[in-house]
Amino acid sequence: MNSPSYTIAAVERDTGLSKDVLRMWERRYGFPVPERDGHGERLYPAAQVERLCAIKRLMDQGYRPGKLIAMPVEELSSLAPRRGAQARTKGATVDEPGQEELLTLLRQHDANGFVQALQQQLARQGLQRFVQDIVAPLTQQVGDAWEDGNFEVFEEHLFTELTKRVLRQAVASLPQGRGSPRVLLTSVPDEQHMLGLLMVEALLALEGAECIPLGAQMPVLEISRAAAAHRADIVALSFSVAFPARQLPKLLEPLRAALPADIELWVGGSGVLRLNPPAGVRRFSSLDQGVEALAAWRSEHAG
Amino acid sequence: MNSPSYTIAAVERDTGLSKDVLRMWERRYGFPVPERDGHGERLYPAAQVERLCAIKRLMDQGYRPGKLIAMPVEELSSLAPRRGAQARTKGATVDEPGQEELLTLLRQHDANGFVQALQQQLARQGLQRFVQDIVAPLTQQVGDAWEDGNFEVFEEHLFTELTKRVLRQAVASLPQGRGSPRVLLTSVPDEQHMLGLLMVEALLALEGAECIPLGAQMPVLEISRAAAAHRADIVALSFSVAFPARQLPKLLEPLRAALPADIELWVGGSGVLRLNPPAGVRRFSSLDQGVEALAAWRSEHAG
DNA sequence: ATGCTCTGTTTGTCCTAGACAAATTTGTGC
DNA sequence: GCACAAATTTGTCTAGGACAAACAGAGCAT
Repeated sequence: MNSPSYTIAAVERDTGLSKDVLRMWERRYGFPVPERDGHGERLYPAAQVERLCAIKRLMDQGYRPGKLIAMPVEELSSLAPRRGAQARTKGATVDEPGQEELLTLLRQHDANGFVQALQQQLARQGLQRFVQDIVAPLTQQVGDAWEDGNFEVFEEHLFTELTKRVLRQAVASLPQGRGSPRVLLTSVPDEQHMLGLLMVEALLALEGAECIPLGAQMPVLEISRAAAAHRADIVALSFSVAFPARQLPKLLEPLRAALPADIELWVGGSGVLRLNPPAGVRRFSSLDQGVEALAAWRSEHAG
Repeated sequence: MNSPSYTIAAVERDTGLSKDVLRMWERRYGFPVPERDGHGERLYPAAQVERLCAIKRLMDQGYRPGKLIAMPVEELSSLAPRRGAQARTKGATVDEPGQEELLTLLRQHDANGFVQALQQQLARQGLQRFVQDIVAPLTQQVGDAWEDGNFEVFEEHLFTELTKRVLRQAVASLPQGRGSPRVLLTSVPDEQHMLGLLMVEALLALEGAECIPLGAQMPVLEISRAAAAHRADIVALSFSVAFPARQLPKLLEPLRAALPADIELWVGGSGVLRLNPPAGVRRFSSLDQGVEALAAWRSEHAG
């Protein structure tokens, strides 16, 4: 029962730290220091992988690696919130009544209870308010809790999966006609979060737009081909906080150039909040703006 | 209107070829030969990226890079099937009546029509036969068509997204009680395909098992924690053909070791067909086997 | 005190170039 | 025609160096 070892590829897969970063840290900070196999290749003991996971999680909360690696083991006690402690308390004030109950169900791993509670809220409030007043803040809170280390990875996954189901079900029950405009919804590679996309789809479909959901992770070159094939009027992309902000302009400019000028390009999600959008790209910082923009598009193209 | 350039990171993102491979090819085969920016960093012209995409697609069909890179431009004409031309004709013989219609709707990008046709089949056949006779072969055919270059990436994405919706909706409509056994369904990082997982879930849920869907891409270390938290009896993982087969044993062994011995570990999907499963890991090569294994589990744990 | 710019440090990504092993193809003997 | 050995192809790993973008803190202005 000796503890298993991980190759550098396995560590990259499990921690999300790139091979380059793992080698760099070893060179620069002296951690991790993996063993070597017969061919000089790194073999990371499980203990070091666990510590790397802990470090990564704290980094995602805003700590810097230099500090974390220097710390002995009482990092675990510094699980405290860091980035956005103020935003969190602000968020707590606009708490909906059902919010706390839903979070509690998640923490108890009660999948059935959570889905039922969600569906109850949906039935009570209607889709639009459900999305704006329940799902959006809940997603925010789960994200915050995860950043604070108050949520396990698998709890967040369960939340995402179950919420996606309820939303998709609600969208599917809407009358699906040949609406206008035709909105193509997707995300770029490296961006797998779909909840925001689904929320937008729900709101736009409610307003009678025809949504073409392509799922996540569409290669950039494919997006323009898809837009042409589906005769889309608008291409809508979603970016989560996790998306590397520096890559955004370099990604959006070629895409904008590849799309015909008469197809609008909309981007939204918490990943674009700080973005200065390139010419011809419309940035949304809230769900409401999407609905407004839809109305504006219609009056513009009324002819 | 000069054509945009891509950094090596962007090319990796869009083509799926790793930075290491891109540099290696340049060194070894003399293609691609990107320009350099002021700091000596690679800048790939759009034309080279397009060609790389074409090469990658043919590689996924079984061609080898050395040949493809040598070819001038008439690679495009060699779009023909290669790997599994025999499997394809074999598959075509067991064609269901609705199959061809569904594929046609996809090729016409008729999202609404496709969903309606799917739901019609579901209503007509019932969930079990719908999964086994419609969704499973259709997935196979779409995969084959994609390998042959007869499907665009975005057409495959649309298929996946719409089919997931119909399946999830069907699963959601099943009575959700406290069933037994409790089955935790997920996939490992680098494995994002969820359709297989959903098919299994549909079949198991039909039989009254309690499924805990955690979505895709769960870090290996988290899977065992999730299994404990949800008091799972069985952990079921899905692997698509695209998953690198060599990494499988190295991935499954630590996971098996980390899981308590009384929790079974089931793996399935076309990615494990050639796998010799490690001790304590059960491999499934068809959907039926899953249902059988469920019955076997129950009689074993009848006490 | 709050907001700004400027500078120094931190940190990730990119670079070159060599080595080797796993997978595949090819060649050989039966 | 089939099994096994040899040669090829191909991807991933290793090493250390370089540099720019992001961040933190100092100094100055409001």
